[in-house]
Amino acid sequence: MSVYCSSFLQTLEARGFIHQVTDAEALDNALMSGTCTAYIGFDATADSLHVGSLVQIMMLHHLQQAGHRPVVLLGGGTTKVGDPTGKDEQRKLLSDDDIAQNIAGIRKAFEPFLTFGDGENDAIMANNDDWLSDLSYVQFLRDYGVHFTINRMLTFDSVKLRLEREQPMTFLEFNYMLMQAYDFLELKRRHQCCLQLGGSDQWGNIVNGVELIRRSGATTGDDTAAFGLTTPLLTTASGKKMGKTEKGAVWLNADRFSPYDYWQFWRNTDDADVGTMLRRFTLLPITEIEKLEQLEGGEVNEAKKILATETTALLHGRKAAEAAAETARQTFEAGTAAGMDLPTLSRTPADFEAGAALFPLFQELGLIASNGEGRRHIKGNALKVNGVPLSEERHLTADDVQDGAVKLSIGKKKHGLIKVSL
RNA sequence: GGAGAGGUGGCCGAGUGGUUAAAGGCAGCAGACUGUAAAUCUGCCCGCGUAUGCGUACGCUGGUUCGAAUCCAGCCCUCUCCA
Repeated sequence: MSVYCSSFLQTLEARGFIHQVTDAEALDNALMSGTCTAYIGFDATADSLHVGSLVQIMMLHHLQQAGHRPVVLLGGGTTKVGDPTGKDEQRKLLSDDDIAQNIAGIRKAFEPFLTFGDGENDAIMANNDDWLSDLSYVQFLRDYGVHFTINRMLTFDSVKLRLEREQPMTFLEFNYMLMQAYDFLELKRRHQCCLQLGGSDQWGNIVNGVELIRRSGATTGDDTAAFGLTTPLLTTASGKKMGKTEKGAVWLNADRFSPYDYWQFWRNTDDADVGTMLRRFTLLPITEIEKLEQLEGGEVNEAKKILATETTALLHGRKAAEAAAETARQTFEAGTAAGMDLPTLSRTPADFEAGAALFPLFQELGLIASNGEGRRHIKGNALKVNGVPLSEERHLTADDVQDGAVKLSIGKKKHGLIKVSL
């Protein structure tokens, strides 16, 4: 089914990563003829990446597996400018300290997926602050500004949408695309990087880089081979943007989003998305994925469990993934409360003698935010003690302790444990 | 600098003196149904709260009024056209 010869593009194609390519044939040839270097840029707007970035990370992983060299470009410099793509308002400007801290957090997310080092196809981490911050304004404009026309810049969606909606766009943001284009050129010079990957919303920015390399090379005589490839926007079958849950974003760092929650996130994938997700976010062989996709009715749940365990294992390790799977099995299927990965509090039997107030415990477990919210949930029949819905606010007593623990739940999916021991 | 339009809750968007914590939609949370799915129906959805209770809120600051998101003044910001 694939028309590609290189194993990298074949893999991407088979797993649904390809949306647009600038010059597929030439890129395919380049990938066939030796080790290529490719990069993806990541914003430093938060101290952890979330699943939205996982497509890109997986792509770098496949790149390295195919024998090429991935470059992770952290946007220390560009984050100071702020990518206007898809934004109606200017982003808050972050301080240098914030950005440095964010970068430190983001780095961690790549370690499970890529091998870093000095070898031929070892991954590299770069920070565009290294070259952007020292640019001289006039020199930059003379060298690179001449390759951009306002006429063309105004046609890019990131700019056009803002103007159409009559929202302000500052000159600072307007320059973002020059920065990103320049990044590509700089990586080309430093690391012979010839391919930029990204989400479909980055198409405009990527094409700008390809063109800058071409135009700049035409005057300097440098090699001008440069390609761009984008992935389809990650949406669920119902068209929603993926990566948000009731708790907000699904973060990759364990300290912001536990392996158990991460497992649950994947476990709750829509039926219709299971195949797509397996292809993109696990390394299972395609033939096996095709088998899993065939499952119907309630059996899809088996595929979802595999999806959850595989994705969690990639990020947090096999052990954590299996622990999460086991916790889920016990809480959901066996109905017991022994799972290790649930949020847990420790109490002594003495705490229950006089009766322990319930809402503070729910709060401490992170299940509710206030007493008022707790009462509203009682009206909605959502709060449970050991799986039994509460009909009214009451205190916990020693009678509630079963097998040394009390299980508190809100809804069917969110649970917490109070362990009772001396 | 001039003329006009505008700034409402996470977002979109009504509201032009009291019955407005502010219609409606989206997003979110919970319940029912199920398969820890989707769709559908129901409830919740500024914070606290048992509450017909308190606090905070319609760009900012003052004013008019018994009472202001709504009227007035000044300021800030955005958009469009003109210079």
